[in-house]
Order: sequence, then C-alpha cells, then structure tokens
Amino acid sequence: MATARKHPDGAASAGATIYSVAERAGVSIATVSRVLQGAGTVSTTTAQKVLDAVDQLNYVPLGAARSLAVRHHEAHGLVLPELTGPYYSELLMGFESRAAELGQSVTLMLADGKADLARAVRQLATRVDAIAVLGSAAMPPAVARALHGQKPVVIIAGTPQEGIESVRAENAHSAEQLTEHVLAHGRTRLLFVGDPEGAPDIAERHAGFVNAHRARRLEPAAPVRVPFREGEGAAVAERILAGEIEADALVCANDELALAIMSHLQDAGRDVPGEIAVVGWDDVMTSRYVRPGLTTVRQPVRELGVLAAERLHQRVAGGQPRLEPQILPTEVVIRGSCGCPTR
Amino acid sequence: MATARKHPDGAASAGATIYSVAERAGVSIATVSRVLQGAGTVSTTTAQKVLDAVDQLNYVPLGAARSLAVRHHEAHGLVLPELTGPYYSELLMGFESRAAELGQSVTLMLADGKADLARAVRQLATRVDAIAVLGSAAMPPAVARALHGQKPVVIIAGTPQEGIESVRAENAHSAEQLTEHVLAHGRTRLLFVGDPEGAPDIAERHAGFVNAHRARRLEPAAPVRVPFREGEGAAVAERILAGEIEADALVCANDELALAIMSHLQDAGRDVPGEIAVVGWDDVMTSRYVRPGLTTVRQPVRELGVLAAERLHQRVAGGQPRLEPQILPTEVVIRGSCGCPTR
DNA sequence: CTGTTAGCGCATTCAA
DNA sequence: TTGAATGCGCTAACAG
Repeated sequence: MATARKHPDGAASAGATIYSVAERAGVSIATVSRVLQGAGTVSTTTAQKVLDAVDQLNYVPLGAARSLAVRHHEAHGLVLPELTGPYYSELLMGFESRAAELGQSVTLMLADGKADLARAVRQLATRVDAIAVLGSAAMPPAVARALHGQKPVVIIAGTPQEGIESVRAENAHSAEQLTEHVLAHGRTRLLFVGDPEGAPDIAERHAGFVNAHRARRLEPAAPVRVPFREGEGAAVAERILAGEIEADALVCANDELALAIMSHLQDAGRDVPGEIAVVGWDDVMTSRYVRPGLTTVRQPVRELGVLAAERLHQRVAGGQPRLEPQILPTEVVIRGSCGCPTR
Repeated sequence: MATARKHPDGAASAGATIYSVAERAGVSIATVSRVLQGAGTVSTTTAQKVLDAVDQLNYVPLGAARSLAVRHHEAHGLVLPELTGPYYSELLMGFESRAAELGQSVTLMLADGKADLARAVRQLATRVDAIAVLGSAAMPPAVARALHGQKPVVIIAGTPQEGIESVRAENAHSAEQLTEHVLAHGRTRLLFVGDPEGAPDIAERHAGFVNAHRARRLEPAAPVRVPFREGEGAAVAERILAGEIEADALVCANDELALAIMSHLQDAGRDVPGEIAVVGWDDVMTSRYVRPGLTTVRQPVRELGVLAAERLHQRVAGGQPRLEPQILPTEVVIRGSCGCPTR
C-alpha cells in the first residue's frame, strides 16, 4: 500500500486535477503547483512540460481546494438592497473593478426578495473573506449581527456602527447648500419630500435642509414622508394638485422622486419652476434630459465602491479597521428646475 | 501519535471549526455535520447541544471545505460587459434572485476594464459550477474558448454557438414591426443608427429594419454605424444638423442613443417628430419622461436572467443542454416620438 | 531545481 | 443514533 498513487486519475479531460497534470507532465504535483502559482523556481523546460499538460488536459484548478489550502476565499461579498437606478450599479462597478484588480472575485447578494436576510448573509459569509454592505434601512445591523464580528465588514453609505468601518458620501452640507440655493431664489415654503427615517443618507439630507432654514431663522416644515420610489412621486404630485400640500419648492430625497413629481405636475399644467421649484439628488441620466433640467447633487458613487473594496482588502490582509468614517465630497449640480435661468 | 486529536482548536471564536464545535458539544464532527446539513437523523437533545455550541462559538462553516467535499461550488458565474443603464442591472437582478432561490450564490464579473478577459474567465471558472455570459461583442466566443467545454455555459442575448445553450429576447420581428410602424406614418427616409456588427442583438434589429423595407419594396439605407453610447448620440445629431445625413426618421439601436440624438436635435430647434421621428429600444426610464415620449421596444430582461440561472442549475444537476435557443417575446411601446399623436 | 508529505475543514461511508 | 476513518484537490514546508 505504502506510496501507491492515491489519485488514479481518469484520462477524461473533465475533472483533470493537479495529479493528472503532474502525471502527464512527468513531474510531481508540487512542481505543477509551482508553475501555476509562479512561485518557487522551476526550470524552463519543466515549466513548459507542465503548461503543455495543463493545455492538453484542459485543466481547470478547483478553487475550493486552493481556498482551503491557503485559508482564503479570495472573494469579497457585496450586499445591496437591489439594483434599480444607476446608484447601485455604479457602486457595484466600482467595487467589482477594484476587487478584480486586487485579485478578488466578488459574490453579490441582493437583499431584495430574501425572506431571511440574516440566514442569507451567514451563507454568504461562508464563501467570502469579507463583506461590504450598503447602508439602507436595517441591512447593516442585520448583517453585522449575523456575522458577529467573524468577518471584516464595511458599511457603505450607512449609519456607522460601533467598531465597524464605513465609507460614504457627504450629505448634510450639500443638502444645506442646495436648500440655501433654493431659498436664495426667494422661495419660502419649501418641503422636504422623502423619509428621513428610511435611510441614513436621507436623514442627513433632511438635516441639511433643516439647517439651511435655521441659518435664515426660518422654521422648516415637516417632511413629506414617502418611500423614494418613482411610483410615490405621482401620489405626492396629486396631493399638491389637490391643494392638500402647499409649497413653492420641493427638495426631494432623490432624482426618481423629483422627476416623477415634476413630470406629473407639468402634465397637469403647472409651471416648474415658475409656480414650484423641484430639486433632487443623485444626478441620474434622466435629470439631464428633462426640461427644465433637474437641479440635483452628484455623488461619487463609483469611488464609494472602489473604496469599499480597498478597505475590505486591507482588512483581509490583516490591516486594522479605520474607524473614522471616510466621507467623500459631493457636488451640487445647478440646472433649471430650481428657478435658475436656463440657457 | 495514534489517534491524537488532529485539530487542537483554539478557544478563539474567530476560526471555530467543525472540530471545535464538536468538542464543545461533546459529539463527533459527523454529528455536527449532520445537524447542520439536516441530513441523517440526530436526537433532538444532541442536535440542541450542537446548535448551542455553534451559537456560542459563533461558528461560520468554511464554504471552501464543504465545496471540496461535496464537489460543487454551489455558485454560478455571470459575465457582463458592464453595468450602465437598466438592461444589465435588470438581468442581474433576475439572475441573482433565481440563483438564490436555487441555493446558488452568484459571482459577478465585469468584462469592462479587464485586460485579459480569457484569463479572468478561467479564474472565474475555478470558483463556480457554471457560467452565464452576455452575448455582446466577442465575449461569448472568448469565454467559450477559455472554458473549452469544461463547465456548462449559457449565452444570454448572443449569437448561438455550436453546442452552447442560449436564451434571448426576440429582436428581428419587433424591429420589423417598429420600422413598419414608422413607415406607416408616411416616413420615407429612415436611417438605422447603431452598429449591426457591434452585437448580435443589434444585427437582428437591423435585419428587421431591412425586412420592413423589403416588405414594402423599399431600399433600406446603409446603417449609421456608431457604438451605442450616449455620447455618440450628440455626434450623430451634429451630422444631421450639418445636413451630412438626411433622414425623416431614425431607428436607433437603443434608447440611450435615441434620447441623446432627440435631445440634441430639439436643442437645435428641430421638431421631433414633426421634422424627424426617432425611435429606440429598451424602454429605459428616461423614455417615459422626455417629451415627446420615446417610442421603443420593451424586452423581458429580468426573465432572461431568471432563465439563464435556471438553465445553469439544470445543467449542473446533470441535465442535458437544450440547444434550441429560447426566445422571449418583446413588446413595441408606442409613444409620441414616432409621430403618433400625444395624448 | 524537484519530490514527499502533511494538513486545510468538511461530508460521508462504514461500523457499532 | 452515533463515531471513526477517509478523501475531496491543493499549497507549503521540508528534504534532498
């Protein structure tokens, strides 16, 4: 029995292993591993023999076996609520591209339809070295709890949690700036449309809205709390048309909402921004195309993804968590819907 | 030496293994595995002890080890060119949700910035059981070649390859229908904007464009070959404004292109659809918001993703490839930009 | 420069 | 109902 080959292999190309490659090349598995990893030193001729064998057998290494041996998945997890609109996609693109550069594959999970998020996250944790999670709603706490600190986590655009890294875009200041801009147009009855409690991002934007009022010693009205779905826009518009809500300017939680409201109002014959100004957040593509153009705020979403991927990578490499949240600057984009003259 | 515990474990919760759990629960690792997999039969009390231990140690199983043992990654790969616009995102959402339902995680790869696509794909193949790839450009051939039939592959919206499954949305017929609709408006100088050679989808749409002309015994003009990037739209519009291109209707390869052209033309004072009609493809959000609304074609993109995930799953389960491409129906969406009266 | 060997952590026979 | 033993395919010392 002694040193009998434990891996008899089958000539079948499907299922070629490092053993079959080694045998074919007439070398040991260690040598195969070396040339494939580019580690150690192998003579050119030997290396070529191995490469040939790999080619002939069409050898595809088993990632799981490698992961088990190196004790790393070489994969990052990303948990997003969903993928509608450009925001999440941009984020994902940034994340994926940076992760790929760092040699990490990315396993994506959408919280959307999952009945048991915590379970899904634990399952994810099983296959990745670290996890980034977008901060909307209750996701990060759920994720953090499910992981119990077992894996590095970074929260993207969410409320920082005790001991968890986070990266996000600046909100409060630009919201204040944007609101002040609208106030400077002489508008007096501003309404914040969106639910500050729906997401930390929104809460911060609302805070900026409030601050802009305070700075002028004005009393901000209570926010119109609606989810920031496109569909909600029509309903809000209806309430305005019905006189149920009164305002001469709407500061919306995001562009989708702003666009839906603006469009609906215009269809009903209202003049935007003449009778009522509307501003949004995100600078989605549509905002450039509608008339008047939507005044909004642009966030460095892609960079957020890049940053998250980098943070995870550093953590996996043994780096210490950087607990001060990293905040990326945003940019107010003025177009016509706020009342500014259109060119 | 004999039967000494090979896995000394460390009380450290980080890195709990099936061994530490077993020890803590006072059972064997086989039992731990059984209760965690819900396989075999374990007494209620024993099971509870295990569960408690899992909880206390905060045990997160190592997916790689499981994969190695069960000889499955329990993950599907998805290769997309990029993620701009709603198309890819929708597809991804469908794919992810269905994959998740089937207990598979999804590893995403964006071809976008990758210098060596083939290499990246082989790397991906290392960690998944099967791969779905979007059919634009040269991706699927490259992927297929890189895999050499080692893993099940399904091509989404691409040219079917010998022996490879594919799913896609119907193109030619609806393109013909759309073109005929424009012709029926009395337009005579139609131009197809987009590169038929850029993607198989586009080629089919162009074929439909041509067929609609043939049916009326009209000679279709040569296509205006441009990549379907938003940026290209402006250039095309400029050529039209300069009189370099003449047309009374534009059938564009997708909405982004159509919107950019239409907007540019309108800015220059042209009447759309009065002087020139414009139609697109995809029914992106913006198309509903612009004036006139963009006439376009809606595809069941999400379903495409769902289907792809299902196909992969069946294949991994040992099912035979279904070689006839599966084709999902699309829907022409008439709005105002084609010349139809706006409500 | 190359081969031997010992795990990596889990699922799974096979006995008991 | 449970435990002992084996192997999944690969990496990484350690020898030679």
